[in-house]
Amino acid sequence: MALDGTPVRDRRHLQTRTDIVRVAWALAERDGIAGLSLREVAREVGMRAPSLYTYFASKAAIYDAMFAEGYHALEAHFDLVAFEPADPVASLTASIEAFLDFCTASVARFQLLFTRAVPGWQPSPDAYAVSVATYAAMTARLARLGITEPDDVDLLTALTVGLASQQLANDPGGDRWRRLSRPTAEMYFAHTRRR
Amino acid sequence: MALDGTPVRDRRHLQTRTDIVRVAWALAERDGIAGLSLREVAREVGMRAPSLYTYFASKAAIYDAMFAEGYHALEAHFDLVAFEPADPVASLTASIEAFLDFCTASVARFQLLFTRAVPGWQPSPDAYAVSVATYAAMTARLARLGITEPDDVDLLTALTVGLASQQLANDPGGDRWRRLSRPTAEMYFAHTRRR
DNA sequence: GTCTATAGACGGATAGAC
DNA sequence: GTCTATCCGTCTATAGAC
Repeated sequence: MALDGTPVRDRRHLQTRTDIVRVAWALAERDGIAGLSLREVAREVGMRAPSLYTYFASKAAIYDAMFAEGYHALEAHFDLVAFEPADPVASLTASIEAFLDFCTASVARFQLLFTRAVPGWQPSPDAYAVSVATYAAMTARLARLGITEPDDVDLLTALTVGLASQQLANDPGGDRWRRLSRPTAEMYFAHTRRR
Repeated sequence: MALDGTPVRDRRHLQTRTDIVRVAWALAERDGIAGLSLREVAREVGMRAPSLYTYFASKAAIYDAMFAEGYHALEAHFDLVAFEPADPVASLTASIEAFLDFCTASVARFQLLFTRAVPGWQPSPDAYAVSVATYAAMTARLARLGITEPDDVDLLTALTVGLASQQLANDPGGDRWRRLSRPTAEMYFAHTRRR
């Protein structure tokens, strides 16, 4: 037993799972999220394809692990954003910029988390629950800015996903849409205060 | 020769090309745009896979034809929108709704035209030119509403693509984001008149 | 213009030896 | 836990007969 009470065997098992997911992200980035190949993942990890099934029950289970990890990373990314209810437009601008940075950092992750780019796959209930929790954390933050209308929240998710989608599809590596973060925040905030 | 001066042979050739593209859309809708299989296209058309190469030089050429057709369809779809410069918010609302209807009518088409869902493929220069022409027609319409700032146009494309993306990914078949068309148009139009 | 045959890959997943 | 061997497919594309 290790100091934290975790048997060495289990820690190694978890470490290998982590390695597999890390390699999967790298290959998905290169070949597209839908083009992920278990044979290649195994080769990069240093094993043969059948051995992956010791760690994951199926390819879908690997996608589930990536999906959950992606949403955990998004929540952690948002936690770093300077958030001051006293200056909602600045807070929104920073949040939008943070979201765009998160998306442009990995096209594959954007596709997996926010689009239906993998034919035949959808997150398992457990993986989906992670995305719901992240969404809840986000709405809690927005509530601190006085944004509580569900329609307003939906509009903001559309705005941010749209900026990210256009940035990735039409100006990868550039900032043609990213630099619209502040005007977008101003437009959106004014809208939420319309009544 | 037919009445229009087109040799019968060429007309049949063009008709077969059209049939192939039509079948390709149907299969892409079922299997995802990236999951398109030439074998299945050929089977549905009533021929063997190698015979497709009489009509298209490659799979990429089929994607090009679909891409160009998709943008032509989008332009035709916009031409039907009631557009009255005297009522810009109504015109914008109708345009956004028309765009969302166009996107929800075919997930595969949305993916091909507005995302990078096909690993390794990008439109040929000829196909891309069609999308540029459609974009030009759209900006000309917006100019009639007094919307001329490039940044404002980029913001509108992000808004509409974002609404469509969220609608397709999180509420397929519903109207959770589509019904935000009017508030979105109001928000956006107010923004363009901010100075 | 269509076919068969085939090249030359690739895919996810399982059985069973060690 | 890892392997080899294999199942049973999949794919785009080409060669050459008819």
